[in-house]
Amino acid sequence: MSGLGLRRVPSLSRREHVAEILREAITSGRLKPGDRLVELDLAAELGTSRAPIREALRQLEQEGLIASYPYRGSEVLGVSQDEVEQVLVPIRITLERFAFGKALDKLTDADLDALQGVVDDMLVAAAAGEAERLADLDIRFHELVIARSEQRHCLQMWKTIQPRVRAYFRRDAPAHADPADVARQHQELLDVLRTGDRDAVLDAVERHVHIHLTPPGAGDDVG
Amino acid sequence: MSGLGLRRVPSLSRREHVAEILREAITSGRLKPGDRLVELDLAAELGTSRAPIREALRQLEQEGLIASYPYRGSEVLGVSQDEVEQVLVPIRITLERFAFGKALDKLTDADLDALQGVVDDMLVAAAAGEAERLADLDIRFHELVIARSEQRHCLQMWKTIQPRVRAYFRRDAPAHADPADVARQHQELLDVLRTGDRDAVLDAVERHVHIHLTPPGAGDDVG
DNA sequence: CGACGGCCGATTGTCGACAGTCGCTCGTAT
DNA sequence: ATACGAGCGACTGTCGACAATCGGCCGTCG
Repeated sequence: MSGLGLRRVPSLSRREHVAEILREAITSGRLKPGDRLVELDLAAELGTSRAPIREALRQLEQEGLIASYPYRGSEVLGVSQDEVEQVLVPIRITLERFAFGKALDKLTDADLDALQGVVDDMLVAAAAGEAERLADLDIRFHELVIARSEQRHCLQMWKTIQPRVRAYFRRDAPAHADPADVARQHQELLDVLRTGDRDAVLDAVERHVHIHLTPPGAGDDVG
Repeated sequence: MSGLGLRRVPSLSRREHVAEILREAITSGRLKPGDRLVELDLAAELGTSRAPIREALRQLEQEGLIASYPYRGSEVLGVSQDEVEQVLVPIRITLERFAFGKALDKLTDADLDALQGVVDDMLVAAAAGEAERLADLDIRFHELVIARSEQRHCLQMWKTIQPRVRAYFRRDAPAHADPADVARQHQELLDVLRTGDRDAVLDAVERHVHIHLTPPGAGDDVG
């Protein structure tokens, strides 16, 4: 537990800061499954009292990143392959099919431009081999569309399961996808979005999210 | 905000108590969408300080029952039909298919007996017209199996989405199912569980959860 | 020598108080 | 009469301290 650090950013509550920092520490692997989280230590480390720490821990617990036991503290949890493939990704598909369907009518040209910008950045990141940045852009792309769906619950649930998926791929299933491919697949998805064909979009979303499960060595026979 | 009341039960944390009481108040409709939740009022009402209240509110927020706005408090949220049918129920299906599959190998005779006990109670409750009790037993049946799957995350996510489903059917879609039918469908599901046929179980689970969506007036042409 | 039971440090659960922020009201100027 | 802005009340965000609980240590007893 060193080098976490908390900077003052007035527009965001301490609780949200703490949650973000811990989330990043866990998904990046800096905090590993089994590591204990001691409230007082975290409070000292992040320069706050325990109250925001505790609320952040509750949130991470709901997100499945940690487990808490009464009077016995919290520990970082691992993510199993079964869980990702059979639960988290199918749920992501359910959520995104719904959200993309809802967002379809609401996406403005400005939104589509913004999405194109993200994809362009992905190409740059892919070319530069910046895997972390690529993953961030990946998340931003999906979150942007889901946000436009204006389905508050949907976005919230997506944010709830996404960290675990990210943690899994960052920690336990390293570098399974070709970066250039990731960028290209998002371009294709965006192109389908532009057509406005609802059935085609839902289908593309399903296939797109599913791709995350393709094993490392598999050939890319994308049309 | 009257008559909530908090009793001392030493084995459960205040936070969990508060969450449970508020969850019940919301799903029952005693607290309606749009109602504001003032921490100090709740604390006074429940006889605690604000700390456990706040942590409970964070949890209810994650469950999608309430929304909180920085410095502006929390309010009870409604649940839309779209959300239930296109998001929550499909997610329940995903979770339960996974959990029932995992639980299948682990269910002991004692577990099956316990499930049969629940179903028997459902028949009694159905005959007596006790809808609330029937719904509680319904939840207990599913939760029992999911708990046996020993998939911590799965159980937790189920508990996260279940309150909203319950809130929807209690508040917004009253009495849509024949009580006797509910009991009978659980008996059928349990019978399939007893066979141990994995594919049959997964199929039965999917159909079983889906039934919740059958519109009120629909005929029951179950074989 | 091993099992039992009461202390003790470490850590969480809870509390009451203070600080910060928001929306509204009310006075003021135009 | 209306638009504007300072002041105010209500509430949330945060803090430091106290109480409760857990797990392990250590002495005692069989």
